[in-house]
Amino acid sequence: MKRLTLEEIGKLAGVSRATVSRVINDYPFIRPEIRTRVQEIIDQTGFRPNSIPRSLVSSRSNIVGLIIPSVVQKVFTDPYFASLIYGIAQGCNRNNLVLSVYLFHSLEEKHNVIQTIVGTGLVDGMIVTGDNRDTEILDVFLNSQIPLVMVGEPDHSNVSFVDTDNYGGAYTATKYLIDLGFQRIGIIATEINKSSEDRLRGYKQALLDHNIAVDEHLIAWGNYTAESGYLAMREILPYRPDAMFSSNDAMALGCLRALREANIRVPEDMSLIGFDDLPQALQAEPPLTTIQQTIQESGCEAVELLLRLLNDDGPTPLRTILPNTLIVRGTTRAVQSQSNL
Amino acid sequence: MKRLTLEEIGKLAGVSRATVSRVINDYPFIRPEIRTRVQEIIDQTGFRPNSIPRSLVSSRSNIVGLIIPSVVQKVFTDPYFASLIYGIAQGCNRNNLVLSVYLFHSLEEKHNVIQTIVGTGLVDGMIVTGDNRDTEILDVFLNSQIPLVMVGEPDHSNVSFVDTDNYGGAYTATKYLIDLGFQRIGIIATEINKSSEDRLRGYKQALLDHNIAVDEHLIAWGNYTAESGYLAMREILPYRPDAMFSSNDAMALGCLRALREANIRVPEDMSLIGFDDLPQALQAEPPLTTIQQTIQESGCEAVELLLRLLNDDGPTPLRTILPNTLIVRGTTRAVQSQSNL
DNA sequence: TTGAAAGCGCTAACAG
DNA sequence: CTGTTAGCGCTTTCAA
Repeated sequence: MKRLTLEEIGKLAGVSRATVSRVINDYPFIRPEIRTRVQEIIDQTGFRPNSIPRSLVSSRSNIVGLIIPSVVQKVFTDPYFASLIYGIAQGCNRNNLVLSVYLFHSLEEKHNVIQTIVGTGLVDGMIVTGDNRDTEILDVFLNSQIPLVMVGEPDHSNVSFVDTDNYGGAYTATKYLIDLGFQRIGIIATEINKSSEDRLRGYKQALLDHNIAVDEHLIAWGNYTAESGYLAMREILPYRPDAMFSSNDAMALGCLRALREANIRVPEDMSLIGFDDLPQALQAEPPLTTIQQTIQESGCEAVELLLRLLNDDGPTPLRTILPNTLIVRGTTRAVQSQSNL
Repeated sequence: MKRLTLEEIGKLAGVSRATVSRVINDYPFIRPEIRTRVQEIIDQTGFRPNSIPRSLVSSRSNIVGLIIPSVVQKVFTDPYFASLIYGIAQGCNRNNLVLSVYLFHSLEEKHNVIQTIVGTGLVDGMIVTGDNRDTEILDVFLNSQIPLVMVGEPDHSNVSFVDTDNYGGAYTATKYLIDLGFQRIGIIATEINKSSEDRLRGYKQALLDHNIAVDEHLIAWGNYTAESGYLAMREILPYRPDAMFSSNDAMALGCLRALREANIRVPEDMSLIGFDDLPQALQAEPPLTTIQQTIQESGCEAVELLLRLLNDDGPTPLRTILPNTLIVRGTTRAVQSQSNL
């Protein structure tokens, strides 16, 4: 049973293919009985118009592309991306869009795939996430006609993006630790992108606002992986922090491991707060206190922004900053008087 | 700068659009100087033919769809899918295919999306993974013209699929435990699909082949999540196994947690083998001995099978069983004579 | 309110 | 070897 066409449906209903097209596209001025008749045939046959010629004539494929340019290791390990894809898929489904995902295994492949994307014009728009400092990707798309939305604020202004309130979240986390009574609060920071800088800024500002000097020894650098968090924690340990804020959960999990190895109990000997609220945060031992980022919602929102870009209403670029909230679990507790030795 | 067309390239090169098309598609009988001239214009302008009309005329979109029908929880937590997508993307890139990913957030959405996929005929073929017993998906695609490849053997015969050697892997793992000197070897099994049944079969056969009776008390059931592994391990503990084979790594991680809570040391008091070799297996405490499945390769191979289906050479259905290997890490060790009390 | 016809950008016969 | 022409299945004028 081969695929039907408008023409054939028209024949079955005794109308022209134009009329069938109108019925499908909810064109208002059709005689009701004709509409009914055509609709019946459509329902009986389960007809759906082929999307390719539709795209050809409308120059809209209804396909949105998603690029995750992170290195292999990250995509494999970081469930952040799983949540994100999930949210983006949701946004697509709601808006009858198809999601095409582009992943690379080498720089050369990245280059080729990007060129193909812009060259063949299959997608209506792109969502890019991961390393927001990938200049090649940004350059190529900004110089193309393809609308772009980033997940995570890029350095480049003039780009539409959605991000969580990085500064605010970090500030909240740090302030919470301060309120718990801690004074030597360390941070596992990253320099990957603007978002991570904002988290560092939030941390510093919270300290400053509470008259705690920023101690560079209590700042260690990671790259968002659990492994890097582990290493960073070990670096910082000699400087005897009494609490830690990790710029993401994956690294916080690494911290937890480093602390376990060093026989430092959490939360008895050290409090720890993460950022993201991955599923793993809940499963950690003990469950991780963290800043809950609505990753899935970010994904949805990215699609919505893209859609607005495509229908170009309003000024561009578009920005959405989503709020986040502190989720208190098992890795934090107030300073105990007897532990002040 | 709007998108160029064949016609315009032709004008620039002083030839017809048909000739340009021929140059692009490597048609052999073109005068070399013409080919060169056209190619120069193409290179200068960076022209790439639009993929939509190409698809229209060739009735090949070069888009392959991927469905991951697992419940929310799984996709979020299980990096198996991340590895798999990564492999599938690799297969697509190699073959100049675009990967479109379909995820669902409700049964209704699943239904709608599936109908849209088959109805609009955008994709050339589908790869389906996750719960291989989803009859709706299988039914719909088997009754459509859309070629289908499953990742993981389905119950339904007559479907092409790629899978790891589940039986063999389980057999190897169990035999290894036996060779280590264990006699009361338990298993965390699942009933999700054929693959999991094969793993159970491999386990049983290894026992039988070494004259160890299968003890139903040492079989507990999970659903591939870490949480279910945790619960299953707790169920089995009273029956005092001395070693465990977990049907996947995620559940093995759950086992590890249950054992830690029960103050059972691994590997001193209990040996444990997983299945998959996820990145987390390496990071576990202690690093997990496991059956290494080349998940990424499975993804690649699924694409290759689909391609063969599309070019319909050879008989159908197509099957690929990929080998796997035991990776010995920190959760297994030989029975110590003094621990035999 | 509907049908006929043009055309989206490309490929593939078919002439020449 | 290359250009002309006819479509792929759909939407959208334009007439009627």
